[in-house]
Amino acid sequence: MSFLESLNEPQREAVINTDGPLMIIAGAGSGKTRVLTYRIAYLINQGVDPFNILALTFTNKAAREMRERIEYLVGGEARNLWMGTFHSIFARILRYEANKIGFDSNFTIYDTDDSKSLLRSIIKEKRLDDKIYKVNGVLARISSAKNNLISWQSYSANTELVLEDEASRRPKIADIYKTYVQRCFKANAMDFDDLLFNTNVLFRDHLDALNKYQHKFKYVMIDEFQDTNISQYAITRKLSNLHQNIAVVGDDAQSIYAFRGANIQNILNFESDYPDLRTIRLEQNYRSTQNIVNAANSVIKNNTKQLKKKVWTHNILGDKLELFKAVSDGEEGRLIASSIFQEKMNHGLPNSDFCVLYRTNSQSRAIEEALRSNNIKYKIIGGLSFYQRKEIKDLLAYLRFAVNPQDEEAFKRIINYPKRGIGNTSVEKIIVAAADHGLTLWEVVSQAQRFFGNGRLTTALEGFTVMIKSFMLAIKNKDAYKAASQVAKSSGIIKELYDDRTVEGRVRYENLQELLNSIKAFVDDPETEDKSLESFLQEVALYTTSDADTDPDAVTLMTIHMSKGLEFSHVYIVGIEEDLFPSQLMLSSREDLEEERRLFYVAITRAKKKLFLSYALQRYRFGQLKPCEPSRFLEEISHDYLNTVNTVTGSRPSSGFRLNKKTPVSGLKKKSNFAGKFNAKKHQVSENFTPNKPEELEQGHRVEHIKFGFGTITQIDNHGSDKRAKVNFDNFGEKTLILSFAKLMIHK
DNA sequence: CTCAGCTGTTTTTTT
DNA sequence: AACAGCTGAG
Repeated sequence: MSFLESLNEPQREAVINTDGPLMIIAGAGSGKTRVLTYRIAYLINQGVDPFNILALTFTNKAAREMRERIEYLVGGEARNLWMGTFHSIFARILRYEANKIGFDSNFTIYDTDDSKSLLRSIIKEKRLDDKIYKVNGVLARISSAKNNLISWQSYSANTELVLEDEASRRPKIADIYKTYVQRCFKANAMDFDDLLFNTNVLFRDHLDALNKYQHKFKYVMIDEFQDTNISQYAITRKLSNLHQNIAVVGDDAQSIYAFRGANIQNILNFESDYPDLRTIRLEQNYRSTQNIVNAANSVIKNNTKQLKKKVWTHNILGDKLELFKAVSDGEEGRLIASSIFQEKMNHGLPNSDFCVLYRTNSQSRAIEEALRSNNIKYKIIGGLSFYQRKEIKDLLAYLRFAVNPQDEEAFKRIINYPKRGIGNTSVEKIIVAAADHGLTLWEVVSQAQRFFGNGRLTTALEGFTVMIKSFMLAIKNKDAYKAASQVAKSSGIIKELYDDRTVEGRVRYENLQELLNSIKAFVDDPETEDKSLESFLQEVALYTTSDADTDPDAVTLMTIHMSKGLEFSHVYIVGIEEDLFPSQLMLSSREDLEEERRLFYVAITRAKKKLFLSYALQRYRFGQLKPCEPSRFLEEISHDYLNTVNTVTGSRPSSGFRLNKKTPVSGLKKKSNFAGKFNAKKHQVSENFTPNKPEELEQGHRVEHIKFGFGTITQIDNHGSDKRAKVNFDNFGEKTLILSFAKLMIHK
């Protein structure tokens, strides 16, 4: 096979040793993906049926890319591979086998929002204090239990866990866990963790099913093995038990998902689970310059828990790393923007060679602003995904509900959207009735008269029922696109958004159209076998990041977590400050600190040619400008590889501020609630101006504000129930005003 | 029932 | 700063 010739010795070993357990320790930049793809291609060339190969990755993107590369090597056969994320592959298996564990095959997958919303209801129903039982905390607790294969039964029987909960004054968590599981079951729904947990249940209780898949998957491969959790590991261990052909690829130094249950012990202990394990180390780095590789090594060597490995490179020495010190986050952005500009000019590089990495998504803002004012194109990877937008989730909820009318979370979302006179009180009634009679919400709603007699509520519910039934019919008889279009139209969502003439309304409307387009694309795609709406929903439930609009010539902005597996010629790591990176939330234990360091290691090793680091002396955090200390990690980089660049000081960032009762505005009455009562004369505003409702204001309007005088609206945004206008005042510069508090007069 | 206004919380990271 | 849930007036 000619493609093997391009590999070095250990790489080639990793490819052709197909039988028996194998662990490939792949250092950063050592060609890990290449080895994995070649290995699969090699297997296929050896006559192994792609149907018998299972390859698990962590992201949809990784799976897609790998599939493309394999297809390039072996052709269309690659399509039949079982390759995907843990979640998508096991969701697929669970669909087939759902009945065995008491679910319907059209079960819904709850995303994190759904899980939280359900927990919120449960906490409320149990009359627990939501200040103590914080949804995030409870969910984290349940999630970690599931990831460690602890059922609610064993949770409540586990003294250690129960004592922990009592210590944190949350003794009812076990109880909530139980109710949560039961409610999901009743809703015919699984959350992300359930997809793994229930697969374990399936294989534990149904040996016939296990047997079937054990025989099917003659070769099992796991990418990013250092990021697997106990639950994932247990599944793959079982699956590969018959043939023992399991190959895991990973790098303990890049394990950065402990917060999500990843267990670095999986990779550290793999040897003891498979006594006749063969281990291959890929240590030659093909990606980065010596300076970058050395700097990365000098950082990671401070960790105590790691496998023995020495990453080295034959590449050139390269430039030293550069460290920028900025006065503020705003200046940090400007420094980076001008550095990118310079590098581009000096070396004639495209935007796509550059990448800015940060610890938290919120840091992107300052960078964005600077890049925008320097006219540098950029794109943000991650953040709020397309599928998390409200308008998208609303339509999907309708579709979900019509497919699985037991879906409680979808029900709550759509029952009164668009408004049809079924408010919170009515919803409560429905929930109570369902609980009292042991019925699902849908069963209650579709027999409204029986439960609520004749009245306004029953009429409204009957209308709702008729509509949903027509959707069910449409879904059964039409393809996904036609069904979804009908739902969007008849449900009134389209009209609702279309009638919203604000800028955001337009965007939402377009997003909805885009969703419909993507359903159409799904239907039209010849590779889609099952064109039903069910099948589309299944795909979509596990989409997270929208890698739809990938501008090929833009600077990439993303969190370090998102960057794993990627590489860029020039990388900027920003915000390397104590409490931010390492994050203050991680500093409670030593292991957490080590994970932060691995994160830093991951960030450094993304760079091929040049690496820039930066920290700010003060930064807006938590709404306030706070002083910052440079991160302890910076000292771990030997000065042999690092240059400190002193920079000029810039101006402080400006911020908007909130006008409310606490910040009285001259000329206004104390009471802030004056919406609709505002009187221009009374407030001595010149007669040329008339007060306007916030929604009548538009970007570009010339306005007057009592305190700041004249200005021009540069931007209008919605923030929760607040509407805010950025106004450039002639005398005061740019201010952000909350329109419900600070009425602006529009010039007529 | 509905909405604007108000209050309190939050920031890690993602399938 | 940004967001989301809650409350009370209409």
